[in-house]
Amino acid sequence: MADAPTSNSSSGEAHTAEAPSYRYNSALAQDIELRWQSYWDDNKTFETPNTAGPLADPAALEGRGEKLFVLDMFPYPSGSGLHVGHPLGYIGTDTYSRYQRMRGRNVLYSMGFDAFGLPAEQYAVQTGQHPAITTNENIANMRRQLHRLGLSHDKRRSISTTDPAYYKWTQWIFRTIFESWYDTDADKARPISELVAEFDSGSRTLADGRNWADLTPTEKEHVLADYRLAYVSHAPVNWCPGLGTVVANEEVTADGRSDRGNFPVFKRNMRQWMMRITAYCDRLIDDLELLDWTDAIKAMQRNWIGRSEGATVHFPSAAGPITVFTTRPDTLFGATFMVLAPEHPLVDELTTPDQAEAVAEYRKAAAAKNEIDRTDDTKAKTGVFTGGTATNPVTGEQVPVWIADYVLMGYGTGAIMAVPCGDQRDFEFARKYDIAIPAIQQPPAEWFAEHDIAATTGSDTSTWPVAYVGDAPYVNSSNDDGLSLDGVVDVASGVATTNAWLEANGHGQATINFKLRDWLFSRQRYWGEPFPVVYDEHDVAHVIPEDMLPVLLPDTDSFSPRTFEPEDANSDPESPLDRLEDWVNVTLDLGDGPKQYRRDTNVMPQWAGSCWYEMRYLDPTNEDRFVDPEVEKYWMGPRTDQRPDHPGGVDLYVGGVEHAVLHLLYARFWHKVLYDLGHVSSKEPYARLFNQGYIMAYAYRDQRGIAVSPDDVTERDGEWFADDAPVSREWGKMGKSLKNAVSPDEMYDDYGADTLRLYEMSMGPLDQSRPWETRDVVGMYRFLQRFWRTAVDEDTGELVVTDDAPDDETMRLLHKTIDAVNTEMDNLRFNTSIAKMIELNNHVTKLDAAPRSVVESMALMLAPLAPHVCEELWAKLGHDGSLAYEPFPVADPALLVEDTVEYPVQVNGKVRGRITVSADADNDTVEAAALAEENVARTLDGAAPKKVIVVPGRMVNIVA
RNA sequence: GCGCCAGUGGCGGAAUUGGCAGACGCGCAAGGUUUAGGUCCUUGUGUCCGAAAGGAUGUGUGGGUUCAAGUCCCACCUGGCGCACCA
Repeated sequence: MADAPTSNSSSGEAHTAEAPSYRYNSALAQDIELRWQSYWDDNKTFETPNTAGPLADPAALEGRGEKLFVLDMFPYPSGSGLHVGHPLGYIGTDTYSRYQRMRGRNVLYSMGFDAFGLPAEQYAVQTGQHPAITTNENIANMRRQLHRLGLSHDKRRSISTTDPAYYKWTQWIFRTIFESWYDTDADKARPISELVAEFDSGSRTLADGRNWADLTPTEKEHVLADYRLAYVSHAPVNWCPGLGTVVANEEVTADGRSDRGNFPVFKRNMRQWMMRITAYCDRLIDDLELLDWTDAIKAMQRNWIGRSEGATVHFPSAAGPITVFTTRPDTLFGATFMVLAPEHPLVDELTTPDQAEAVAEYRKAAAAKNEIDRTDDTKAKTGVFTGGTATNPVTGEQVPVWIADYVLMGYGTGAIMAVPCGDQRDFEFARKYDIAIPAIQQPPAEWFAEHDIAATTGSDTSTWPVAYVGDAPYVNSSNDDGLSLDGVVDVASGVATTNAWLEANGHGQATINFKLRDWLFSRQRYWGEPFPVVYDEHDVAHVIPEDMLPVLLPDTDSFSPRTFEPEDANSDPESPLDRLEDWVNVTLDLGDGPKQYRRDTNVMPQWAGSCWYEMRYLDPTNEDRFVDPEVEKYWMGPRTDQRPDHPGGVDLYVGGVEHAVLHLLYARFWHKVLYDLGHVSSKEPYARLFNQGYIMAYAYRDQRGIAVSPDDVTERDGEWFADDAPVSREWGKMGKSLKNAVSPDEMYDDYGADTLRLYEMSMGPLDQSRPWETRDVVGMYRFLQRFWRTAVDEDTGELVVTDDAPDDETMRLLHKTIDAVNTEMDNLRFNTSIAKMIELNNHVTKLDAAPRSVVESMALMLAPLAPHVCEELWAKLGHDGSLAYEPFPVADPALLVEDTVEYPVQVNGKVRGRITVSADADNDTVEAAALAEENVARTLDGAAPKKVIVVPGRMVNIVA
């Protein structure tokens, strides 16, 4: 072990004449911090050994305990650098990692960069500089800023998604996904070669009745494309002319605009790459049960996947059967009309000549409406009758078929059956267009009373003001073909009975419907991973063989994508790679001799690189695999020793809630494919997810609405002014646009990194958003100053601790603090952990001299939070080397037990006095002492208590 | 509309199982150090009454359970987040 770095302190220079030379101030803090950061680097303090491969180090592993994989959501290396809001989560994970190392865990903790994507490309377009250059500069700057914070990363494991050595494996995983299919019988992904073998052997036949053996190779490829988990589709996609690319459903906001740039998005049929994430709908929902995530995030994922159970029902019509999805097949007897989306393919055939004009007009109007108007549910429902009818399969009656824009082509089948008596929307629609509303449930008397109408029975609903939504016995719900629900109350059995009948009679079947669509995976951009795909002369896609990866992103000056007028829905995407003829046209030998191919010119979406990055930290230099299976198993394998259904994955993953349905859903999907194919041992990538809050800050705008720096704002009588002009105040996430960003560099200069770290951790619980107040930072600065002063003479820099044993009270407080800090740190409650240590320190400052043992314990306990100053004190206390692997203090249970206990004594719930009794006093003794207490006796005024409750160790309550 | 979360001093926030509300920090006040300011140190600080002792009151609102409620139950109000004409 190397010696601790010695001080080359020039800290005195920056002080004013009167200030002591060795006071803990910003200059001294900076000196300490820079020295220890170099020490950690030079001594490879935070390098973590693997069990196998290049990073294996059996000797180092010997000294470490159980593994722990702590992960931050890796950042996008933006050009503007960090502000103090960014590292909140990183400080939390660093503190936790340092704490767990001291608890003996072998902690893997590193940081990479998610560097492909739109902002780098847009910045490059603005400056004319290649995105690779700006990206590398930004990464270097962010590395510097993070390093200055003292984060204990294993830097050997850092990756960038833009590095060809990394994206080689992103392409490899794409290739693997392309070369696999979902076997619904086995309920897992399997290699496509096994599907081909089943077709070849005849054990599996084609659904359309063709004979596999008779197909041409191209026809076979088309069949396989319908099975592959990555496939080219011609379906409607989200085209964003303003960005010049298509985007995924998850990247479109509720008002139909792009997540990035806020441009309009249009539904267009285009040929694009898709990922068959829908094959995993059930598992993505079911396996949420195995995860230690918040209910909020789980709910968001469930909601996004949108599983609903119901039935598909076929309504025969002149244009063929109209299929609807319903969650309430039990209400079929009340279905008196149908509504199709205006774009529904059967509309033309159903429309009668006399309705043709009205239908055409309505469809035109609907097409012209943007998503906002179309989905504005405050507006009255409109619709047009097609003139056509369909047959309700349970009643046999002809029901009119309408079109209305509140029915969406993108959900279910794009057609609904309307049950006006039981659905408020259908009820309003039926009333407006004079369609029959027969009752199929008998509402209870209270419902009629509530709406102030006379109770009705039978099918009459003429007096009903609204639909009846609720459970009630079915009425008028029988037919002559053996289906009867009349009298049944239970919805579940009504649904089951109806489903069975539908299935038996060929009218439909029980169905589970999902909101989730397949993942649109291609983008018409430059700065992303190229697809490892070429097309032959028949336009059949071939993946590039493994040994020919990576497909390098070609260098070019022409990286600017073609963008369009944001409203130009008819424009066509044009990838920058299209222009590179020399690159696009290529001669390759894919196993059947050299042939001409055309490269795919799309790139992958930003999310691709983040779908598996945590695994590359495990084995960053492996050239043969994306991760060595043994190494993956060590770090991410299921911890069945903890609980039998543990899914494996990262032990603690910290990041913002904004990735709830994007990154976290995509990464789970990829991970499950890799699991199915046997490439990883873990079912899930992230066993425990913790969502940190955001740092918020006030922002000010002048009367023109332009953001004003908070530094220029003064407050008078609850109003805010900048240069005597009134400004308005708002509340928002810290950032550049609101001019309310505070740079960590400012904090390093004024207080040092340890103070910044402590302040951010003390502001409140890690999962809560909190306001930044620069003026509050000084509190933690003063704490570190006081702590420093307990151990070090401010004038001489000499250690001033006493070797005398601490007094009893100090010992008890120390061990109480140790006990509490352990618990708080285990649960990521750094704010309360800091409070306990401040209490202990405040006690120690009142002593004549600080006992060495107390200062040592304090230095160790505080080290995860404020590592630099604690390392310095540890060295001053005479220890060699770093304290990073010193055992974290453990409380002596004997010192946690008090000899005497102070009881508050309540009379009728109000505290009237206190008694101190021996800790082992029985209840009668405590009761007697309580009744004897002076103020209690006075309050009771001689009256005999009705009841005395003694809560052992807690309190006494006397009921008078 | 549906789902999730949260409301505690001037501010950020503490308070395992119901058991002394306001830990810790900021701010503020008074005092000390200092030529002064700043720094640093000490003490005080929920609100109301009171010189004090002490008393009353107090965790968004209204009810309830309990010897005892910030904590549990019911209804409501406010704010935040997510989804949203989802059939």
